[in-house]
Amino acid sequence: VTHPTPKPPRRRDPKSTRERLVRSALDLFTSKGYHETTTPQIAARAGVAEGTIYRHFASKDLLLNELYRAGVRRLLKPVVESKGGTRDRLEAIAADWRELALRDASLARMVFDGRFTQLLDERSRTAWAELGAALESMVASGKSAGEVRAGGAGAWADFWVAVVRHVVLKVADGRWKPDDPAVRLMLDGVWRAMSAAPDALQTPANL
Amino acid sequence: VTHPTPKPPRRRDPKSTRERLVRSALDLFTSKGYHETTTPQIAARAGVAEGTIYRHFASKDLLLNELYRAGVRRLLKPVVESKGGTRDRLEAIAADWRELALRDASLARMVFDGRFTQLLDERSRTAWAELGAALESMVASGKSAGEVRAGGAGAWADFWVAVVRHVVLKVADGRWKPDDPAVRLMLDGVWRAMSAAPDALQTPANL
Amino acid sequence: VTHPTPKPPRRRDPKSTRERLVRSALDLFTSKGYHETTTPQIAARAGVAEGTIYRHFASKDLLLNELYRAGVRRLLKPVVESKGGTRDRLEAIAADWRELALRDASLARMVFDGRFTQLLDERSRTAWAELGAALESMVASGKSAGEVRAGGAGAWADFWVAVVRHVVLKVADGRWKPDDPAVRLMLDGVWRAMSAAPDALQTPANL
Amino acid sequence: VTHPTPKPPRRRDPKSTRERLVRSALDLFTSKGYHETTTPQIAARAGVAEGTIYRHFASKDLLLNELYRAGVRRLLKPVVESKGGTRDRLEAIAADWRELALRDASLARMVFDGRFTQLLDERSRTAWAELGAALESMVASGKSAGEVRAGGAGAWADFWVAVVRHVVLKVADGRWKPDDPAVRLMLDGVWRAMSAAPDALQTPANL
DNA sequence: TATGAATGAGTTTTCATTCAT
DNA sequence: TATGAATGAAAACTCATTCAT
Repeated sequence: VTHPTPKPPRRRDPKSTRERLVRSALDLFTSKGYHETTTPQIAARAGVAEGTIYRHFASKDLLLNELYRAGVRRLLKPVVESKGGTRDRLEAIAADWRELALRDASLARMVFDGRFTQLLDERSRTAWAELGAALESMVASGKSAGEVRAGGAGAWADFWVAVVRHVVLKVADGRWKPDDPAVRLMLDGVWRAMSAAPDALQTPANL
Repeated sequence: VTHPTPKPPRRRDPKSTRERLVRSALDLFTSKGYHETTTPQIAARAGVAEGTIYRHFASKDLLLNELYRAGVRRLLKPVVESKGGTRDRLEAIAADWRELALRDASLARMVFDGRFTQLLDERSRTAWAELGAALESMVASGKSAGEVRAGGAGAWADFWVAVVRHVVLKVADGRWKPDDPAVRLMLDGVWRAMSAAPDALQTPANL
Repeated sequence: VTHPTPKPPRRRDPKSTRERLVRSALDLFTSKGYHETTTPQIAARAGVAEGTIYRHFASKDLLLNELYRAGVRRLLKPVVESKGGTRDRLEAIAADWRELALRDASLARMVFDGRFTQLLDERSRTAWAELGAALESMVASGKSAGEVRAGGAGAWADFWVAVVRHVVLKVADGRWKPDDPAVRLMLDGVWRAMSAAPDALQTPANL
Repeated sequence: VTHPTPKPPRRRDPKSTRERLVRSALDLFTSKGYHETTTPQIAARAGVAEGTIYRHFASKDLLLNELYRAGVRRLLKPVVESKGGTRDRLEAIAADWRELALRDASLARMVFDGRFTQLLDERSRTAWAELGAALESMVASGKSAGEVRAGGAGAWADFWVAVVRHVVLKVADGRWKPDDPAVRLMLDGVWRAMSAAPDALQTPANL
């Protein structure tokens, strides 16, 4: 265990160092993949030394999980904040998520890509489950209000997420604009499928 | 330098060796992940020596790609063979895929999991694109026949795949039976969304 | 995780590879210390590649423990095999250990140096404890036979080991010959201390 | 580049800081080992920042050596101060060391453990050699006075130290009380071995 | 065709030390 | 004197791939 005289540290705002690492890792993980990204690459892109990663994150694995949970927390925001009828709320959430996918494609991919699922720890899985539960309870109250068709609220929530996930990833990849006709087609399609109204064609209130 | 007597090769049907390697790798890749699976593990589960893998596949990477393309080929079968109206064909394909997910969960996951996308080579990506194109052209002819609602045929095909993918993965994970109410809910939901008919509730002919 | 084409393996008798690693690690650990010895050094001295270590030992730590236990097993031999009165047996053991220290200084140091104690796992500690127990039971029977003075058999065994340890390390370091007068002085000294006989000066039967 | 306001140094008696570092390092080195102890751990236990260590000690290595030499100096005290016949002096020294082992187990271990030998610099080795020389000259004068049996004075000193080392480490580990029967057994044993008197059973004057 | 010991570049992680504040 | 974020060389360990048998 030899320790040569180390180069003196470049001083920097410590908050910024962490943020740079987060951004660097998020971009690399979501573009190249977790295993394809090495810690030297993360450090280089953040403009810090490799060892600096470990002053902020206990391991590469925990770094991934922190990124993931931050993503889930971000997705939860519009779910909690949205108000009104079920369709309005779902539209608001989808709009928020699409905008997120546009502004921060990496964050959107981190949560929706499914490539990371297996690498997640217990806390991260719980965080994702809580997001799912929030959506399910929203759909459940929509059912009570007679807005959503019969069937398990969980299944309808799943259904909605499966489609919106597809939309978000397309937007994050830059292959669809947030207002692409295909986006509208899909969101209207999901609602038509879920809606209790025989004719669900009318535009939602907040569009 | 002394040379230990090398173990003689265990005699086996050579075709069977390859198949065992395929099965072993498929199961391991889809359960643990590509990077989490080592070549010694693949060999051990197949009951062969490590070096034997390289008699049958040029590299671990190419092994993955062969598995993937075999999966895509398998998925293409019911698309090519199905006959009748668009809804009937979609139902037949979904039924076939669900059954596949039940019988060979690994194969279903290999194609749908999305975890492997990044590791695929050109040929594999093309194979997947061809499956998408076949589905799209099917939906396109459905549109010409007035069965499918206005909108891009590609978008409707995407929509359908996004939902069926969800169903197939649930079945492959054993969390849903192929005839689970949630499965019916989702498949009916997709059709209700796509169908040109104002009331798309009638049961498809082949159910 | 990139894997460049590896150099082809040099074929060697596998038994010899392990033995070379054992010898290399034993010599390095006991001369430089465990932490001061790196895995590249062990491999280089054994004339193999670094990764080869890990085909034979799960970790550097386990390698150390295997060396240690092999040493303890070696020490136990004369304890089990020696016959006769207590003094004769102790002399035979000390003679065997001194000869071992001369022929295989590294092995002797591995067990007696005390530098490794803290790095040992449960099994290794048990192995050492068993050696101690064997010596203690030998002294205990010497006490029953009236050969050894009153006092705890464990304490007398400890006493004997403390002194013989010193002798063995001196011999292993090449600072004392096995028949150095200082060696005789110490061994006679221990016996004089332990012996129940008022005058314990007589030479033991087997010298 | 922004600079966060640096925490002002906690005001403390500067002497106390050094002492706290010494105590912290001594305890950690002797309980966990040198390599197993990190500089952040030493600093944390001393209640100071990592960098502060280097205001007081040039390196971790030099810190160890200072601790060691302080220990040797402490051991030398009773050797220098003891008066009377050889046996009385040896008893006094052993008593002092046992008491030290009880009050400051870490210091006792630092000198006797043997785990640190290899990490010592020239000055430290010299310091230890001087302690040995002092003991040897004491035994030599005992020989001249006819109190100690024939044989090299160095060898008898070695013999005595080998046994007392064992006792001191047992006491430091809390496994033996300073007045444990085993302690008495060993110390009487050493003297019986070394003593020129045919019957060395009489209690020493100072007990 | 089958074997499996050997390879070594590459990976993650550690930690004594520095210096702007 | 004290701080503590940053450094980066070096450590242990991994594993896809080769080839003499």
